[in-house]
Amino acid sequence: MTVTPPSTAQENATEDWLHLDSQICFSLHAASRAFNGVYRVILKDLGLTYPQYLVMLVLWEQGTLPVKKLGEHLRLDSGTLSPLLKRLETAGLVRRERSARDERSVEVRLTEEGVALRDRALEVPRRIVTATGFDLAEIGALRERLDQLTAALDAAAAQELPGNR
Amino acid sequence: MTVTPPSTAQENATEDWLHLDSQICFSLHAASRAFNGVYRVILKDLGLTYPQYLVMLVLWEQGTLPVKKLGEHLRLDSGTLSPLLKRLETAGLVRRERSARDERSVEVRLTEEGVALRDRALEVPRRIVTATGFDLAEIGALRERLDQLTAALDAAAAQELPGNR
DNA sequence: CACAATTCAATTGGGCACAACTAAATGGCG
DNA sequence: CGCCATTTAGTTGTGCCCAATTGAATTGTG
Repeated sequence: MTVTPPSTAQENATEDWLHLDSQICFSLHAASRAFNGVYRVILKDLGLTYPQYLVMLVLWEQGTLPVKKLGEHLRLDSGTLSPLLKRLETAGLVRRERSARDERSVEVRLTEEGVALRDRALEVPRRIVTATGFDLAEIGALRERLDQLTAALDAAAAQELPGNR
Repeated sequence: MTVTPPSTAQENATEDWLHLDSQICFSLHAASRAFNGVYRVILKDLGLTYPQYLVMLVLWEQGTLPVKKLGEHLRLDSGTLSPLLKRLETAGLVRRERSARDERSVEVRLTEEGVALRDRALEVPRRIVTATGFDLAEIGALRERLDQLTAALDAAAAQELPGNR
């Protein structure tokens, strides 16, 4: 295999951690992509990608929003949203208009077509939940767990970056 | 808000599902990117991205492998792996050589530098586990959950695609 | 042996994520 | 008022993910 120095108990513990780490990061990476894959299949009928669907969910729920607010809901910046929104506009689902009050801001508004798409999207969640094979309680518990994880990771990243150690 | 027909009990249930769905997909998407962010910070010292780190983990554990096998371990295809491996080769961490036995196959082998990098990578898992704020048992449980989810989602995607319904 | 089907890696093209930068508008402060 | 820091979108560049295609090598079958 690979070259390793003769092991002490301490070093073995480190190796074990490496194993466990590899499992959790593989698992999360794989789960994320598996989810993405199922959404891809189900959303193909609607002509949406997964991230585009997330944007539409926010707009269906919140109505017209500036790009900034949209980014806060989704934790995405303009580098991701600008081209994505341009594609949604080309598809005729949203319009983008400079705010009159603040010329820096761009309001994203659903078109009639965009609003209408919601009806066809209503069946998506049922199909997704079915695909997971989990019941609602299990999904809720997992969601809670993931949110905890995200909060902890965000906090850690914030700490790691400035001090870099 | 958005235009919706007057609600029946059935329709309200559908709306509730839409909500729940939005929560689970947001959560997973966010967790995946949060993890990515922490790895990005921690791996910067090693000059690796998160997917490159996953590739190195497999090579450290399995030794020399053809691209095909690497892809099976990581569930990635050549479209993703070919350019990624080219970058690892440019970085001097791996070599790619056509197999003598089967000229179609390309063997990916760690260089001495690639092997040596493992020592510096040993501290990564500890820092990641710390960043999650979870203990080992919790991480194990979550990993198991995510693997269940991935298996179910893969099965569902396989079913959805052929019949497309 | 010859030919068709399969396997494997690479490439192309579309889309997402993020860092770094630009440019315009706004707001605060001397 | 005039200037500067901040805010907001957009652009550019790098890397990843996947679908579809290409091309070479191999395998199976008549």
